[in-house]
Amino acid sequence: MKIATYNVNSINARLERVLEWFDDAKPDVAVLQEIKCVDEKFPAVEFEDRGYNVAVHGQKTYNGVALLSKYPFEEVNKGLPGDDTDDHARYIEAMVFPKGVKPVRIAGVYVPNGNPAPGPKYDYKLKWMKRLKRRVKELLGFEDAFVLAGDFNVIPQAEDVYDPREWGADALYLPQTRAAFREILNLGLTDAIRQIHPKAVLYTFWDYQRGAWEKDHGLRIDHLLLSPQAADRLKDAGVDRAARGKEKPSDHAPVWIELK
DNA sequence: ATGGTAGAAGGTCTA
Repeated sequence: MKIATYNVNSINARLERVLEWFDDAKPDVAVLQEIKCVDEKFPAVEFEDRGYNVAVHGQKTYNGVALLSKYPFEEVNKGLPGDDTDDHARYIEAMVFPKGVKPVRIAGVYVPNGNPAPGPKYDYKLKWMKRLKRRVKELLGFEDAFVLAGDFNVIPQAEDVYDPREWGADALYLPQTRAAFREILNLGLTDAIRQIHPKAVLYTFWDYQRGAWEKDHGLRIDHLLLSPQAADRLKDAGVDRAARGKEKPSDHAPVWIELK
């Protein structure tokens, strides 16, 4: 089964591009970030017509995540637990039941950007990542195949950015940010892209500004992290870089894995 | 040091 993550930067502004990618890549399950609309404005019919079940955790103007699956799912949770005052729509989770193989739990995340750092937005990012760690710990306790996928707004290593010197003070690359990401990984998750492509330069985001795409000034910030039970089933992983080169693209490319 | 682009809004804010 194929599982993908795609930060679409507005599902309605991007609908044609996104549907084109779905028709081409045919993911069984996908999590989307930055849909930038409330639930009622999500174009569910277009996905239902293609055989997807749809769960949306939307928000006006900012953020917003969705989970689409050709297989039935249950136990949908919207919103990251651990802070009742946090009203950002950045987390969605469900248990997916594929035909013929064991179920897979999928969580879709849109981790706060955190810039400018230091400051309140950076504090929010670090707190949010701590809460995510707690949730992941709980989910790993169930010992099922679990995929944590999304836009983490974290550049894990120097090789994941075109020029680490230019990103030294950025919230996506600060040592504290990478440490928080490592803490989550070190609970026992596997970075799928690095498992399949240990050395490759594989960016997933190119800024709209400063000709970043043309110069290949990219970052690897969209990730699929696997529980041991999911990692055992990993067959392949990749980035659909071509999506970023089309007309009116998202600034992110889709990232996908293939599981047994 | 600044501003460059994009999207939702119809204010600037976020990225």
